[in-house]
Amino acid sequence: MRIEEELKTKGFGSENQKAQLNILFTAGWVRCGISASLKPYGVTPEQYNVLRILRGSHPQAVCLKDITCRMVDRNSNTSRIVDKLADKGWVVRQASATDRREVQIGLTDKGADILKRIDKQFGVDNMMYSSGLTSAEAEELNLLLDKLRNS
Amino acid sequence: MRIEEELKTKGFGSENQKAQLNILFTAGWVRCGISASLKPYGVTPEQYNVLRILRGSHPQAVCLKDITCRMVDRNSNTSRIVDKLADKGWVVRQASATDRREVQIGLTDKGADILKRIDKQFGVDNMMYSSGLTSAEAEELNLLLDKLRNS
DNA sequence: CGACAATTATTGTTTAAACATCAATAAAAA
DNA sequence: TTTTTATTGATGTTTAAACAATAATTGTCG
Repeated sequence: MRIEEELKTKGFGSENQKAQLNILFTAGWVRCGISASLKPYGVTPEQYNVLRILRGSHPQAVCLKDITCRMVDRNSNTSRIVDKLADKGWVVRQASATDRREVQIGLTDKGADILKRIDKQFGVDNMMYSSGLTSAEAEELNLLLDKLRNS
Repeated sequence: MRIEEELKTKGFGSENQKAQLNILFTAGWVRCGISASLKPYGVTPEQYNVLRILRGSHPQAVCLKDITCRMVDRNSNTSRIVDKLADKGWVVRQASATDRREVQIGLTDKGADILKRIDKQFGVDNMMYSSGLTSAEAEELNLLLDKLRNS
């Protein structure tokens, strides 16, 4: 369905305004799908985001502020998200050797496991990473979104 | 900044995965800007969405379920958002003549006023509805987002 | 060095989202 | 008609977001 059908509106002020609502609506749609996919694992999208960041530099631990600035949703309270992950034994906190203000967060084997299980389900033709777009179209979409933000 | 710089990541699994994160990230960016713009008026993005829907069919009132299905964020609890708007005197609830389950929501003069004041600030070259995209680019973006959802 | 500002992580608090449930009404079926 | 099912909106509860404040540490600069 096109965005005007989804929102049942007759017209937008401009293509740019339409695009803005379309981004918000599509993001909600994407997020809803991701959330549902992760639910069986007891993982929220933000938690998944943190786990993936940690895997990205595994076995090197990452300090909290670096996690925050790599997250998709920067408004997240990373401290409390890490709390949840630590409760489940997926990550560990460890003091930083160079700066005692910092807390390094490391992925545990158990954390790597849950990631592997999730990715196994969604690796190839999943709804989480594929879409109706060709690779070229996705690339074009990325260019447009990047340009939109740089204004 | 391109999305890979924003998220400080070296690579994505695919252009589609990158696009997915880009949509989520850009939506957060857009939403943050809208939220900040609305803050001086004491209006949240969801409240603004409802007010605009009501203006769209003003002076015809709209029942709650119709508001919900026209909202950008369908997970919103429309009942409580309308509560807030009614508290401020921007909308009124009235019983439906045809179906006693329904509650019709109508925009008040005061509600129309606040909308007019907001739009006055953001009407022409505001950050809320303009972007670095040309109209043609925004149109292309809309096509891609619509296509992405229809898969 | 020493005062002061900046950074980093955590914690509180208020508000809203997420999710389920409920009551009233309408529509459909028996 | 009577019973059942579906719809609509409101409410309760749990969880997370939003925003501010705090404590510990480090950096800066006179």
